Amino acid sequence: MAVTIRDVAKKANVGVGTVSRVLNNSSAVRPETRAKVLEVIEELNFTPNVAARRLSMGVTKSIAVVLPSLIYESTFERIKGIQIAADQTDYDLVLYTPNTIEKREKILEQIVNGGLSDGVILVSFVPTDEELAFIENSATPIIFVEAAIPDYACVHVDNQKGGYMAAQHLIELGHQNIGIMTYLLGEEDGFSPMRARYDGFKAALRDAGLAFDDSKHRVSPHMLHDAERVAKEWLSSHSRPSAIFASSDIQAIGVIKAAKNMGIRVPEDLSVIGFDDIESAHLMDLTTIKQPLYESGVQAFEMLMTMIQDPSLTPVFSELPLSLFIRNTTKHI
Amino acid sequence: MAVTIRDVAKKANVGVGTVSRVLNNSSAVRPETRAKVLEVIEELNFTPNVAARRLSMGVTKSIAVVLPSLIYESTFERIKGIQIAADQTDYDLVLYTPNTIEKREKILEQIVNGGLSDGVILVSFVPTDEELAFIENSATPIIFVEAAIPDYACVHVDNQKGGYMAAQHLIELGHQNIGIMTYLLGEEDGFSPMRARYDGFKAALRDAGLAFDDSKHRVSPHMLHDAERVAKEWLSSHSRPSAIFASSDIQAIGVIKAAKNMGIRVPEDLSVIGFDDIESAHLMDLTTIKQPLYESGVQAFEMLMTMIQDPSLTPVFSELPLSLFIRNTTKHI
DNA sequence: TAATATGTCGGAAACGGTTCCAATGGAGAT
DNA sequence: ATCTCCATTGGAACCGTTTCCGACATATTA
Repeated sequence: MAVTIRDVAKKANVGVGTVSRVLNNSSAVRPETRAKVLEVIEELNFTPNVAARRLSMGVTKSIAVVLPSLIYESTFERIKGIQIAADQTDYDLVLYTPNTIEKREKILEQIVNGGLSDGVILVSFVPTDEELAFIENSATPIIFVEAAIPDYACVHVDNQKGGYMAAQHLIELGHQNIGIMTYLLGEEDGFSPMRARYDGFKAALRDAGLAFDDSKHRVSPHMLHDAERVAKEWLSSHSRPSAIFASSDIQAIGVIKAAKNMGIRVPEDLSVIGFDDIESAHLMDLTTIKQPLYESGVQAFEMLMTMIQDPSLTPVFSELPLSLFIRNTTKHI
Repeated sequence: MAVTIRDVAKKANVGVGTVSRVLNNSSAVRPETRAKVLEVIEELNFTPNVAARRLSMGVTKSIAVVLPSLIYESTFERIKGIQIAADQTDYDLVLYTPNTIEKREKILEQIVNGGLSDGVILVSFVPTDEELAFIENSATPIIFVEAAIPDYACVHVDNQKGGYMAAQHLIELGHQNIGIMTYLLGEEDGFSPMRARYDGFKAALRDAGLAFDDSKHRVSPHMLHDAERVAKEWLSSHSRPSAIFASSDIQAIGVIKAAKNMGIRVPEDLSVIGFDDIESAHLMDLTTIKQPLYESGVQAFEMLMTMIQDPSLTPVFSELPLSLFIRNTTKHI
């Protein structure tokens, strides 16, 4: 039904090989022949079939981007970076958000054995031991973003240090009663950024000789409304902290919203520091630990390209810098 | 090199047809045969090749999403909707941001003739006449989001009405000196949302008997810094407006930032209304005209699915509702 | 003039699936 | 015992490219 390379060949009185050669403007084709073929292609409105080309070449010219979900602004900023970097190349981006065990398994299979894409960027994807074993001898290059997996290419950040920096900033401002809000902490997984930030935070308090116990820790999803709700309850307690480190900017903004609604002034009555430096942090004048989200996407994509070009390279472990951005939500006590 | 269906067939002592049947758990295969094949598949770690399957089935199970760029938060909210809807299906999402004429042409060709995907969502894509003619007899279903293209399936919004609503709100608050900030207006293109909003805005002023001239119109990209810069210059003029309609929330936020920096209070000294209702609008307490961005994505995807299932359907023209969200950046004069 | 090199080109084979058609064997009917 | 029928299966053909190999014509060299 669709017009194929054979139709073109027939009409142009050449062989299919020749058509293919002008298509890939490779090899030597006589200028007149090329012109004639091009003419027929134009006339027949021929476009090479993508799937056939991929099968025959064993290359997809596409990169799979596996994400936890699209609902987080931070994830989005990473994608932006990935997209911008991809734009410089002829690779397509295919998005996956495997939100069930089955989908995780399926996508991993297709990546490793199914020739789904020429490379994979796993964002905030913490593999189980089983998954890790499965991935182990994948023929297609894989890179982790926001995860530090030994022996794999990773673009990440020292989250523990980030937690430490955040706490340190609050301590330097004279705060003694400091709280922390995180998402659920995986008990024993060493890869989770949340846990690392939490650990760093605690270490800073310890180093400063400040007391800390679970009463100063609250858990909330990285969603505005949840954080706001949790903060509302928290801030109404008598022993409420004078400063809060939220493990993501969205949580921090939720805390600020709750505070404002309760007549608690930020930063006069309550200091709040976030983590990530998403664009909203900028809009809201939020003090935060900036991690280079956008750059992480760019770098991951570029590293992946070099891995595709030379699969024999040993995987690079890239640590991006964190920095404290003091804006308008933290203040000396 | 990779293990194929033939390897499996040989090892399981069956024909390739049988393996394929097991894979697609179709037709009747004797339970014992199925078990044996499944066992060998497991043993050999076989995963069907994606490209081969696509070629032979003539179906890609993927949807192309064509976007102007990823830098706009509003676009992102649409993608979120698309992604969530896609999650309910077994279709993959492939992202394209053709930022040059050549890339536009190439992607359109691959869509129409190349079997790139089973369906296409064109977001904020205003086709030229030439492109329209090319698309005309595309075999693969196409849907436009944020564009009203006659005879095509579209998910859109009455931007003119939106502009009217915004102006009307400001007029009702007693403002007489009302300014507007838009992005570049295409002179004669009837599809551009920007122009429609501008036209609606002017119509409302006219209907209210209010004067308007180009001195009350400023142009800026939909970027925070640009809008802020333009607003700074604008607001320092003596005849500065008492209210501003910005054609996107990001522009509105830029205006607010500039005002705050200049000591102009919002909304006391200056009312600002935006358009879109992106999440930042919520965070910033911005009065705005909400368009259902997320829903537009969901709806577009779902409409596309029905088009794929039955290509004979006449294209649906879906107009989503606009609504005024009064928050904290507009005030009676 | 004969032998060899070079530039083009045609077309078969391969990529790895799916699908259709013919073949086989056993159950049931007569 | 013979004939149908049906469930199950094997395998060839096909999807639309690319690529490799051999063929041919012409140019070059001895």
